[in-house]
Amino acid sequence: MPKAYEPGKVEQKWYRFWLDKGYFTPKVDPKKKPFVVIMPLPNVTGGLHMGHVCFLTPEDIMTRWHRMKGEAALWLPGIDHAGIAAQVVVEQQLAQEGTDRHKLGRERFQERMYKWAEECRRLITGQEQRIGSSCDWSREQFTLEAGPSRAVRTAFVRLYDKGLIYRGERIINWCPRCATALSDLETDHKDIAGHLYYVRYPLEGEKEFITVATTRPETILGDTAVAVNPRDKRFKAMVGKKVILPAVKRVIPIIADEAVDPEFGTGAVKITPAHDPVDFEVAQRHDLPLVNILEPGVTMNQNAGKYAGLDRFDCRQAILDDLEKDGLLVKVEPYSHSVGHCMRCQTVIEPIASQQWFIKTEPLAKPAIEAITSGRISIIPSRFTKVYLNWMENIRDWCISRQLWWGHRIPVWYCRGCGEITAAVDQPGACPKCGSADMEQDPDVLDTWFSSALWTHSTMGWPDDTPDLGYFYPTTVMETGYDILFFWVARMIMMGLEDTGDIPFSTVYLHGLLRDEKGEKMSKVRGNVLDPLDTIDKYGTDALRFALTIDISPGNDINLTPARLEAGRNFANKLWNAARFVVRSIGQEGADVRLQPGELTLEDRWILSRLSSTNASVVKLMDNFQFGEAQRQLHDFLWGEFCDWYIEFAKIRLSAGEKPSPLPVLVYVLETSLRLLHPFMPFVTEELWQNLKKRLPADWQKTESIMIAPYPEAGEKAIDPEAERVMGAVIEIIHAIRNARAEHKVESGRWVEAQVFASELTPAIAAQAPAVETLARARPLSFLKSRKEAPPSENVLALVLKNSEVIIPMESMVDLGAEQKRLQNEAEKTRTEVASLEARLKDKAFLTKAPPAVVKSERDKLAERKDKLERLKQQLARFQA
RNA sequence: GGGCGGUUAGCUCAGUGGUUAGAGCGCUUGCUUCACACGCAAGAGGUCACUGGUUCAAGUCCAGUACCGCCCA
Repeated sequence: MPKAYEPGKVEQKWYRFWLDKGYFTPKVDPKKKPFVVIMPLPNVTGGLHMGHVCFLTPEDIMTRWHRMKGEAALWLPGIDHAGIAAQVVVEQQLAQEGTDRHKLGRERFQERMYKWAEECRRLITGQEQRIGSSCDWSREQFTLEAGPSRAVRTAFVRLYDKGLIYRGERIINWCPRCATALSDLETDHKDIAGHLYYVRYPLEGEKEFITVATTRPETILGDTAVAVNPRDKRFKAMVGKKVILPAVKRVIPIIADEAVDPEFGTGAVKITPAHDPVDFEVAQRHDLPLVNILEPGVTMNQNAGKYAGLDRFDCRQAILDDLEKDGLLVKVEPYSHSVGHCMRCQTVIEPIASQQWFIKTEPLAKPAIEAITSGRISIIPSRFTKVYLNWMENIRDWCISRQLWWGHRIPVWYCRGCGEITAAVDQPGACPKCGSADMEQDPDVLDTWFSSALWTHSTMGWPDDTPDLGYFYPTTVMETGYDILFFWVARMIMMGLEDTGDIPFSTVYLHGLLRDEKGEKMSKVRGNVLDPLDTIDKYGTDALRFALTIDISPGNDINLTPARLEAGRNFANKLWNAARFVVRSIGQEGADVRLQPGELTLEDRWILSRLSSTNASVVKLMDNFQFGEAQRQLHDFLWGEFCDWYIEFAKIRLSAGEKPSPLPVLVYVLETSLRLLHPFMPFVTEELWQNLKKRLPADWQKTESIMIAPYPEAGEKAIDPEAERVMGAVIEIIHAIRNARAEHKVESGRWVEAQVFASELTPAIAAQAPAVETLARARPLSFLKSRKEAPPSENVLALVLKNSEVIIPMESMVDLGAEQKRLQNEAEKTRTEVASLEARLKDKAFLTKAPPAVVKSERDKLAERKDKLERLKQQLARFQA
């Protein structure tokens, strides 16, 4: 075995091995409990970034853990066509080539998209494999493939037939660059420092004006009314009159509507129903006409009169110039307001009244709310429950049509003969109404999230009643980032319930978002993404997974720094070397490494007890999705207890050739630990486990891989409080002697003499003399039968410990003043503790209300502290002489 | 405007009512100790943001305040 762990040399080998053995593919087996995670779909917009590793890691941990527990563990991977996001990427490529999709035409553009998607898919799959993802590639799906596509059409038609999908003219968010409608969720609102323009509208046939305030003066061209609040006394007389719209001289009414905020601007507002959602609703109530003034590319259309053909922002300036000239611009104030931007390309969106397809969400939201409030689905961390419910309870209809060329074509056909609209899963041969074959499919595609919403069941074969659907649905855990709680999780719950009548998963686990060193969210737009493969090349996959797991808690953001990655790499290497030590100790022949329960020394019983506690705790933590804490405990056990103490003790026994040999325990603890750790760090554990296995007796050889070995179960039997107590005292003695040596600058090679008194523990501790001697470099080491045996000499160091005392004759090395001060400080500290414990134990409330075990432990503690204080006083008394 | 989160060692963060609040990194000191310098040993470093409350017991639960961040409108 090499001196250091070299992840690059083993990772791909083991991944290939697992894959070839088919471990990732579970079988439908009614005797087994299924465990199912559906992977959040990476987009075909390029390769993976570190954000993806944030979900791959916990999902792999869960899947590997459940697989080792003997469950039929399915982790189902998928790839998303990512409609608008992917189309933007390819359009940028085309632009660089000096062409665009229109020049290419729809068909050739789609070919190009498919080619690009295929490239991304290969890239992404390769990356997921490098991360060690144990997902079932045989079930991998792409959203545009036949199965999921049919599910999309089926779901659409079912909703259409139930009247839950409708086509209508509504205000939608229009991205001029993408030339498509967007849903509300795809619009980012940003506060923009703009202006509030106060514009006079002359009253028809009068010399008076009414002044309105607007942030978008170009929309004057689309005004069809001026509105005031009905309770606003200032405008009472004006309601019902007419005004002449500046710039286009159209005559429009002044109306009264509750939606108007009297505090805003002058209290009178312009109503532009085709370009503002609130105005649209006002217009509906008052039966006002819609005047659309924009072309899809957001230049002004013929309704803009002389401004037709101008860009929206040029038009704004032109109108302002004209208003100024006509004396109608009263004043301009700086004004900060919220402006919608396209989430994908950051272009300022325009609200436009447009004919689009919508899902009526309220009937779907109802059961989705019930699924959460009833507890059938739980969200971790639970605080997101409120966020979910708040969104669901205020849900608005979902605009699902997109004017894109990349995605699921809307399964609706229009008859050119009679105008009949037909929604169908398969292309209809003829119009069901008039029989005409002259039918045209809707040119638009569906929002990508529509197909994602079906992902939990469309991947399993729905709408067919397949064995997979019957066995693996509902899935177990939906693990994803909290940023797509609405986009994806909420909609999956709605559509899962709608399509299958059952919840899509029982637990939602939300991880935090990755931040860079400045605390900013990592995103391609910001350009601060880390390439996971670069990181893996540098530190190893297990190190990366470690860094993204340890000290992470659900829902809280993650700060990934090189220091964390180094810690992961170092831990993998530490483990490597511990195993290297064990393997080397076994030797080539292969010693008998079977555990002999009858032949255990104190430290054996101690480490087995510690292993058992750690095991129990780790399992409990995993059950509660506390992966970070579970990994931390494994790390601390392996490094701080197994390596720092057990291996050090074992070295002494091995070099002395003592019986019983520590080898069986070394092997047992290491092997069990590797299995405990495997879900977190799959590669190094497999490599070490295989290495260890070769040197073990025949009955170990049946299991081919740690991946399919059983996850360790903690046994109560191994818990040994007595061994932990004695070892605790031994470790404390070693610590104390080492500390004294360092404080007093004893050369590291030099042996010091020491005497130990530990009252009733003395015999047990004395049995550990060789270890104490070696590890503390204390020789000769003697054990006193009573405290009185301690030499009265002043020239000794007396270390007063929890259950014991250590006396070190230090001859000329001791600074007596400093030693006295040290003892005084310690006595003071102990006195404070005694006082607080005594107070607590005098408190009747504590004695009656605290659990007996707590009271007992406080009593024990007090006795121990009092004893220690007494002993410190005795030591201090020596200085009085 | 409504909601949520954070505030713990120099930095980044764990800590799911019960010992003397932890880790990694950084810092100080000493080590080529035959698994590991990606290491070993010893140490320094804390008013758990602030105020009040609940409790036998609060970093942890409740209320409020301040600052930082996020989501929704």
